[in-house]
Amino acid sequence: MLEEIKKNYGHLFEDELLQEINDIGVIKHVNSGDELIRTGQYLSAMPLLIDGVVKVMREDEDGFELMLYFLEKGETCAMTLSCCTGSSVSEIRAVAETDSSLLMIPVEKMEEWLGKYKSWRNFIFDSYHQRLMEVLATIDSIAFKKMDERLLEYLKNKSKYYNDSEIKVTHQDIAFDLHTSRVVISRLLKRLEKTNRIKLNRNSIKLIDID
Amino acid sequence: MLEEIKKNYGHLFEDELLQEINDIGVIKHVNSGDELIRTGQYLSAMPLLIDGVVKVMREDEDGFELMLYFLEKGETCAMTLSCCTGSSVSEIRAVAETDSSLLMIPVEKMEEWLGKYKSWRNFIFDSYHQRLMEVLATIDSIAFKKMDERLLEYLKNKSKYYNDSEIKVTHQDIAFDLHTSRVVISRLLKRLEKTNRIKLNRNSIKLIDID
DNA sequence: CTGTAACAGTAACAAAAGTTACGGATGCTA
DNA sequence: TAGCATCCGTAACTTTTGTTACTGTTACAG
Repeated sequence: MLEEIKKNYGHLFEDELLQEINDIGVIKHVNSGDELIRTGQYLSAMPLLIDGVVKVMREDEDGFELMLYFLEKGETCAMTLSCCTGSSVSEIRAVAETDSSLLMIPVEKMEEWLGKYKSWRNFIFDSYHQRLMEVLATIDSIAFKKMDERLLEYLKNKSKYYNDSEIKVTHQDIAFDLHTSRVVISRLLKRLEKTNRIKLNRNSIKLIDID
Repeated sequence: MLEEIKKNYGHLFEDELLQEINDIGVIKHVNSGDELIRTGQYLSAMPLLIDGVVKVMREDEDGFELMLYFLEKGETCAMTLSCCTGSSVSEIRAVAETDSSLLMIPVEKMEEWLGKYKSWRNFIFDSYHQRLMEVLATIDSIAFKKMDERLLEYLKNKSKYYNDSEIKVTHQDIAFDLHTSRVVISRLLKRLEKTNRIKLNRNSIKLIDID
């Protein structure tokens, strides 16, 4: 039994299922920046995140992007799942935000386990629930909030996932994730610095007084 | 066996499940405008839509709204489901768009059937998938499109669900659904009329040349 | 028939966000 | 160390969206 499986999923699944996961899952290591899922791609396996952070994005026809949410260890991507079961193509793009380890589970097994293990069913439904909530939070952001609030939220979120008040990111990166322009982000960041909420440095932003 | 159940769900479920639905489900008739689900409400039953159209919305703290999607007969609300299973409160608001009939299924049964019937499981997963796709479409709208495009999309969608190129709606109604102001909608509608895409009348909009 | 409320058109202005352009700072490498 | 690419700050401007205010029209109730 792989130690990582037990550590991240041991409290969720019964031993028999853990054993199946261990026997069938294939570990995949990826580097920061690697593309895990392309928009439009057919998927034959769903990834369980063992370690690292994965960024999930929505793309429009022109290749413009909007970040939806991050995934952490112990989580899986409901989108993938949704596409797997429907045997349709992926509606999202996923990129490794940090070096990460994934456990790949073939679709057939994933479906088989839905009938066989209640704990698996609960896990999958929980995942759906969580992702739906994240997507709704994204909607709240873009529908009800202005760019300055969205930016603050983004910084807080990033800081949380990296567990560091110093965020290593360029203004252009943020602009891509929030689907706006670099100039707008620079402008708003400067305003935040002037009110002493953050400290700006080349390639990094230090959160000072965020809530 | 209720005729409506067989008509809308007969092709999806095996006879045994249909019988259970018939025995356990409670029919509920609601009028246009009735609130079916409040944001923050605890839910103990999930609704299967038998007839009519239901509008699903997202609310922010200040009571501002954004329309997410419509539900039709044969569909159910994944959000409700998500909240039921997680035993958390509703994150959305649902209002009857037209007079509608619902079949209410208690949560316990819904969960029991997940293990018992593959067709039910598939139905629930399909629902999730569909709602997720709708929510993503909403994100596309507000993230990548300008208000004039969103408005057109809204009109097309409404026309589709009512199966009528004449839409009975006030500018203020549209403004609420798209979370903007009446003046903005009036302005854009006027522009659409000037380019002969639509014809405006008091309380109604006739689609002329959409796509 | 009249008063009232809801609805729609429009102007004028304000705020937010997007765009273009340029210049300086930084750091890498040839 | 000279050249080059990336990053960031900022100004000036445009476009889009939001806001306020006022008007005329329509429908309906009394």
